[in-house]
Amino acid sequence: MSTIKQEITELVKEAIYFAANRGEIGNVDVEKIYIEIPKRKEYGDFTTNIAFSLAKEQGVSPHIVAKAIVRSIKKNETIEHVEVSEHGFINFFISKHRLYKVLKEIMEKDTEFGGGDLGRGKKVIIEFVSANPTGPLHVGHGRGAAYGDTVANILAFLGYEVVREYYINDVGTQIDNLGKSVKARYLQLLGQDVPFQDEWYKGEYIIDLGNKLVERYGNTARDYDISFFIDFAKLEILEGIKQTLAKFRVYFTNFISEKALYESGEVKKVVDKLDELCYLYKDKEAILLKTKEFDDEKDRVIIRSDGSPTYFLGDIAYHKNKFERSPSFLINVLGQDHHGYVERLKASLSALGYPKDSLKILLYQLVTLTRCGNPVSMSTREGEFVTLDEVIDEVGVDASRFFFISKKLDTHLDFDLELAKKRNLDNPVFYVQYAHARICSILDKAKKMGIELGTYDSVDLSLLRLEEELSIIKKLSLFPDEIRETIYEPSHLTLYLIEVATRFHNYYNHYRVISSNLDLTLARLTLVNCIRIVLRNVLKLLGISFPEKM
RNA sequence: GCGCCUGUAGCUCAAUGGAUAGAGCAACGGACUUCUAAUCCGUAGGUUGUGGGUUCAAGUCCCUCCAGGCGUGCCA
Repeated sequence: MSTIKQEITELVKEAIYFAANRGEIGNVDVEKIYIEIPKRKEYGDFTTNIAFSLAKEQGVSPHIVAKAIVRSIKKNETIEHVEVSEHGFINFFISKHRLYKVLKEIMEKDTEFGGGDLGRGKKVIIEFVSANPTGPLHVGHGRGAAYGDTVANILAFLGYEVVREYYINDVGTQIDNLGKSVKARYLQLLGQDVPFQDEWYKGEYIIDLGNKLVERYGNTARDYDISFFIDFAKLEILEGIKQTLAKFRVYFTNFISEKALYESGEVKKVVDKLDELCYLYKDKEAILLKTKEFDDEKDRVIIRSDGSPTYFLGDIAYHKNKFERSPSFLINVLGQDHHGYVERLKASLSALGYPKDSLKILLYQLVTLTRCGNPVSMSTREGEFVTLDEVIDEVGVDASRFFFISKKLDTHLDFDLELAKKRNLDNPVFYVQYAHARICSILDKAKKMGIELGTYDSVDLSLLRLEEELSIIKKLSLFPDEIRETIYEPSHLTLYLIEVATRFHNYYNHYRVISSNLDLTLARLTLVNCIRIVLRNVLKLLGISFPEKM
């Protein structure tokens, strides 16, 4: 079932086609049609500026073109009225009858309303968070987690087969430093005087790990190899990360270990393959990949002069691994601080023969944490940071997730701990949840009074004639369009939620749903129930709870 | 130096190149004998960082400059 917006788009396309056939306007590319919601209600429910672009191409006035198009529009039950503005906009007014059908669709589809089969038969592997297991997650990771999880939810809702993946960088310099840091702390706790190097991890959690080792092994581990400490620390930290993610309602299908890619020989295979393709060369004992041939600004080292591989090499192998699982496309959610890395990664995949555009990289701008406007530091290595865990405990999962998602990806996000705890429209999650709870309360009261929600056919929806009621239905009807248009920018969904909630709260304060007029009560109960369904469906996608009582 | 992102009301943010740039917060004034006042209604608040350009139309696209963030490793 198509949405009203889709119907109108089709009608306009047809009309242009007919008008062109009759020679009233020239031939045009009908794919360019864009239907939008006008800012002012006197301009109708939907509008299009298509006449302007056509007029330009054909040297006629927009008004004349618009008139010609309108003459060719097939009248049907959806459209109450079409008019051409003096400038040349074509404005559509939707019939009440069609709006009532929206309510029917919402009731029938319920939890599925807004979803669809856009992605049927398509598989997507989405990688997000992928924080190094060298310390707990911090606030910045929270944005990637909330965003990646939401996008994954949306894609799944639209019918894609979604694989959620976390890539663990568990080899290399940083992880070695982690092992050394933990060993040093452990030995210090045993009373040894061990120097602590500057590039090591200084966080409190390293000492905690040292303490755990003392508890578990006493002093028997003091001569163990560094790899023992690496494995121990890695597992402990990773376990902590998984717990934080679970608390944040973020789950992964797979955790892929970089180390495992080495052990399975996949990394070596990639090197051989690249060598075979003649994209490798030696420079001062180091081995470089000719990424420059694929639009990178220079070639990149994949194996250092000392024979150790770079992180980049593991990543190439990992992406090859992903492609070999035959996805329709890949998504990587990365912090903006990794953007310098995008070109070389894409270049390496081109070298392997994978199409460049089958990897979609979504960069989010960095997060700064503040309290009452004062910055809070966030360096993992220096150990001065607030963990995501602490933030969740302080402000709650719902408020945190909403906050992370509510800003556009490419804007810097200032996460203010005090602001996130406020319970007003500065922090709209409660506002939206409150609307949901209020509706549940109404439905509950009706039920206790013995009034059951009727089916579509048994309720006289034509009693919903108020401007406010019709405006709400129009807004609800846009949800399926909204979600398809903003898959990768879910901040729009938070705005949508607020708009729906605002309309509801306003309505609630001016009119009573349950009254002595049973028919009207049934009609209004149907309306608020549909609002509830839409609010719930969106909140679910955002990983936010929808309480029945507050 | 070069590259990416951002700059809109006092604050946080909206506005696929469209019609008179919108919300909330804060401020001020109102609304609970009613289905939840975590709500609602009203008032006030703007040279869209700067200067040019593109066009029927620019907050939006292009260029200059200013300010902030990030990147530019044989770090990850």
